[in-house]
Amino acid sequence: MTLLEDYVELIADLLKEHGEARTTDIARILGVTHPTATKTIARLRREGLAVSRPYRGVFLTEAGIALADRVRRRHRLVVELLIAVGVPQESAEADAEGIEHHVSDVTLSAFERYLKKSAAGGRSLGATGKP
Amino acid sequence: MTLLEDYVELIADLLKEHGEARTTDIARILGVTHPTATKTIARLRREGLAVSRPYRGVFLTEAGIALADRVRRRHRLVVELLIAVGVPQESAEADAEGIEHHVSDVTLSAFERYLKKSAAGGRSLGATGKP
DNA sequence: TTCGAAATATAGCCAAAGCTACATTTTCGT
DNA sequence: ACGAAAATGTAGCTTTGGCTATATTTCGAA
Repeated sequence: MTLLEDYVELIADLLKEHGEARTTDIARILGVTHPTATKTIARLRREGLAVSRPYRGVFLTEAGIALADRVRRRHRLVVELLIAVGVPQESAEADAEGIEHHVSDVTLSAFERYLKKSAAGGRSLGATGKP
Repeated sequence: MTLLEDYVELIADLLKEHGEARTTDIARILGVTHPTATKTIARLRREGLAVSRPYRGVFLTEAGIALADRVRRRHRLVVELLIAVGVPQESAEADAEGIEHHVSDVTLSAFERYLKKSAAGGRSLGATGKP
């Protein structure tokens, strides 16, 4: 189940890296068929997060860009937190995709504090690089 | 969006505490209307996780009980992990409800290891009781 | 330049999870 | 014992997120 947030995040990435976000690429990367992507993009438009013209790719509105930024930051923090407590990178990346949508602001702040402390001097816990 | 796993977990709780699991209670606790609960219970039956007779409550099959155990354990670990990294208990409980369904076995094992280490001697990180 | 392949769109289907409205069965109080 | 209230069930609608099949548009290569 792929959520609007994932689409927005991916579209932002594609726009930054390639200057355009094409329906087919979005579908392929998210692992859905292109009609599914098309339908969701229509919903993004309806909700004021993106604009698109037929056969001309997708672009984000201000609201879409703002959402993408928030989502990306949250995603990054979740992955880092998971790695910091010892989750293998691969699992961290994979699980974060599902987890991130359920992390509240309060929890996110806690993650941030933890990572800061952890970076500062917490050497006895989590992933140390040594088994 | 309430998943099968949540129903199974709740039904197990109700059965343990009250000896019965009634549709109305399930609906009320999960915050959905009773037709929604009824429909999901039908799905539990279809998938071999529960049995029920009209007007006579719901019971879990062996498979249902096994699932409930796994879900409960995972839920507990997720809450404990969140608290261990400094998430306030209330947020931990609330967010765990959504997060737990996306935690893989690998990640869960990592949580377990972290909590063990943390309990053993990791005193410098996470919730210490002191701000 | 034009034609075929690739990209995109559209139509229509499905299941899940939610709802309201209505029907039926139990249960409980008098 | 009976009738009303509570519990449960059923019907049918909605949205979301999938799908396949089919139509259309764009684009690149001959």
